[in-house]
Amino acid sequence: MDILKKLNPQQKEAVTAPPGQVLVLAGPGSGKTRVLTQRAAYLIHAMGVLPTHILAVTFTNKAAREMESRLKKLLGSDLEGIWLGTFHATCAHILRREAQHLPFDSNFVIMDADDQQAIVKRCLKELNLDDKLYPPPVIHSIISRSKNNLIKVQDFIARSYYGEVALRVFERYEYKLRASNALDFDDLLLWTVQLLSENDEVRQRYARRFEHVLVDEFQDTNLVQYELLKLLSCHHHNLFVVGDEDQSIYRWRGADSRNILRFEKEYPKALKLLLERNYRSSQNVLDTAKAVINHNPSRTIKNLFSKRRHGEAIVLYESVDDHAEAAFVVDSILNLLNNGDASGGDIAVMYRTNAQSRLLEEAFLRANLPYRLVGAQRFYGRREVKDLIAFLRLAQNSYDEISLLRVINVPPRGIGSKTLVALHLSARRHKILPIQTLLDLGTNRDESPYWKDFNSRGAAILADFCALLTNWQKLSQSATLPELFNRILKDTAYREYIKDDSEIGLNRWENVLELRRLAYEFEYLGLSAFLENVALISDQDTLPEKLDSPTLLTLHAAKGLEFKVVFITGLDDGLLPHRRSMEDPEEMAEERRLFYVGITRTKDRLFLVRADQRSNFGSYAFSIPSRFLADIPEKLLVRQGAHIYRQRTSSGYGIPLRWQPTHISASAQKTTEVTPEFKAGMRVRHTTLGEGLVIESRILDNDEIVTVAFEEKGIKRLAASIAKLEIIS
DNA sequence: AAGGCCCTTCTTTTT
DNA sequence: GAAGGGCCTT
Repeated sequence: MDILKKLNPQQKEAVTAPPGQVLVLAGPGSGKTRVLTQRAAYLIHAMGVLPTHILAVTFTNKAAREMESRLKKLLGSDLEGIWLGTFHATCAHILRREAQHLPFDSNFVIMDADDQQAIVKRCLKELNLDDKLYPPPVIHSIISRSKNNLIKVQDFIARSYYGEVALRVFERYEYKLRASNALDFDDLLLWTVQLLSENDEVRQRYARRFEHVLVDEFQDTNLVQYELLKLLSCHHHNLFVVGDEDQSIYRWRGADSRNILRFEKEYPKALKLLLERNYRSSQNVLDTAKAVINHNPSRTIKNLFSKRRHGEAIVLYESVDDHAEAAFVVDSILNLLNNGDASGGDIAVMYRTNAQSRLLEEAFLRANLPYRLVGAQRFYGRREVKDLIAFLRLAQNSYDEISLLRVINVPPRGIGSKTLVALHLSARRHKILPIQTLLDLGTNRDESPYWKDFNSRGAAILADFCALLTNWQKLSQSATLPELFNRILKDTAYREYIKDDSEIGLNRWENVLELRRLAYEFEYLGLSAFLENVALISDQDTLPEKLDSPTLLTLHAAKGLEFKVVFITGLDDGLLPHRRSMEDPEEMAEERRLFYVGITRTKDRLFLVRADQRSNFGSYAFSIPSRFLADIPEKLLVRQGAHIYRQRTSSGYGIPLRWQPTHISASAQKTTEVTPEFKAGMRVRHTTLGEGLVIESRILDNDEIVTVAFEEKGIKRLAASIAKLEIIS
């Protein structure tokens, strides 16, 4: 096999490892995906393993797609039949096939994060619990954590009063899922594990089938996933996992990088291999990364090395505020592009929180520079998209209570809180589900025993809505997905509902059309495949492909990617590390790994950027440099921006002493000297930009910065001392 | 019943 | 500084 020739000795050893358990600890840029795909290719081509006997699991759809396309290149159609997908998709697949062994129907719906939250909220309400005292996200995380740790509701032990409350919600939550014929993300894994451990026949069938199980990003597995892998590989014992504990950044979601230790302990004969040669980064980048990560205790020390040159120094830019930070990023990118040092697609701008993208986007727009934004647009979170998905879900599964509640009055059809309360009361009185009441009203109209529980207007409207629903259900059996989709749009007059003349309405309608386009793509796969796809696809997966523009993304979303030029912004204490990680050393270590992941995405040039003040809450607040910056050896850095004169102290971890108090008072004094001349709402004239409306004005560094919406030229930010603005009114 | 307005409230990361 | 909730008016 000539493909093996391109591998280094460590990689080759991994790819051609003998059967059994194999643990590959792969540093960033060491060819992890390559090893995984070559391993699959090697098994198929050299070892004669049938593709149908291989299972490859990843965490993200992106990773699965990447692996699939690489394998296609290597194997072409010899790939047919391989099981390749995310943990969640693989489990959903198994559960649908084995639904006859389970307490739900094979056309179950999958509740996404929003739905899960909505269910918790609904449970709290029905239990008369105050959601201020018991915030839905907190309660949900208790439920989710429990499931991730293989603790089902009947095994949940409340250790406090709060736990008691959580348990009551948990019970109701589970009841609702069952009644709705629905599973949440965690259920997909948990039910699969339960099925495989309790049903010998099913377990044997899958375990025999999967001669080889390959796993990506093993450090991100949680206990349920670990158990799942164990069960699926329990016959052939060929479990090949690849991971890097230094890149474990999903602890908050239940990931437990100790699974690596667990693996070594449970399979003492497992082959353990290290991939330490980095093919991606310059030596300077690598040294920076190592300096940062070496502060984390209890990790397998890897000796990453590169045969590349030192390359350019790391730029550390400290700006006066977050606007200047964004401006620096955009200016630098323009320079890189103009000098031909990089093309747009080579560049990434990373940040800790999605909220940070806003200022960056504005700066890109002002510079007329196209960009692509990963995540955050939340296409599937849009109201109109969720509405239509809810209609479709109801067409497939009328027991989906959450979807029913969502759209029962969309577009407004006169079903308000009164009618809804009546519906729930009626259902409760007759000990049936609200949807059953509704269905009966729809079928029997005023013959229905429940009819008299409503005022006649309410009952008639409910029955009419139900008639629509039943119609769609019939259509979902007989018609194609696009036909059903169009019918729903027509029946609900959805277009008229959202499409006013505003830009927002137009935008909403475009989203609907986008979803419809997707429905056409699924014409032959059908409604349930469509719904599963939209539930399990993340917003991170919906990025515009192959546009040669800089990418804006969170550090989390950056994992697995690489770029020639990387900007990591917001390197301030409180942001990175995030303030919510300050208490817990484990969380602090994870913040550090996050920074490490960002650094190691870089091939050539790394820019670390921060700002002295940023708008945290709508108001401005001073910020101090990230404590992680103090760990980078000075010789690797070139300092730029406002504070090149600052003295570094050799103060250790966690004590940010580099702040110059004189600087605060100086700028604070200065700002009081200038009084704003412009106010929001004023009309102003500029010699070249024309007339416009003042949106905002504020004092910054002894000058007044005015934001003006010009009629011709759009929104600009101008310094009053330079721009010579004339006030018209 | 519905829509508008003002109030608060919090902001991490996502399959 | 946005989004959701509550209260008001129509």
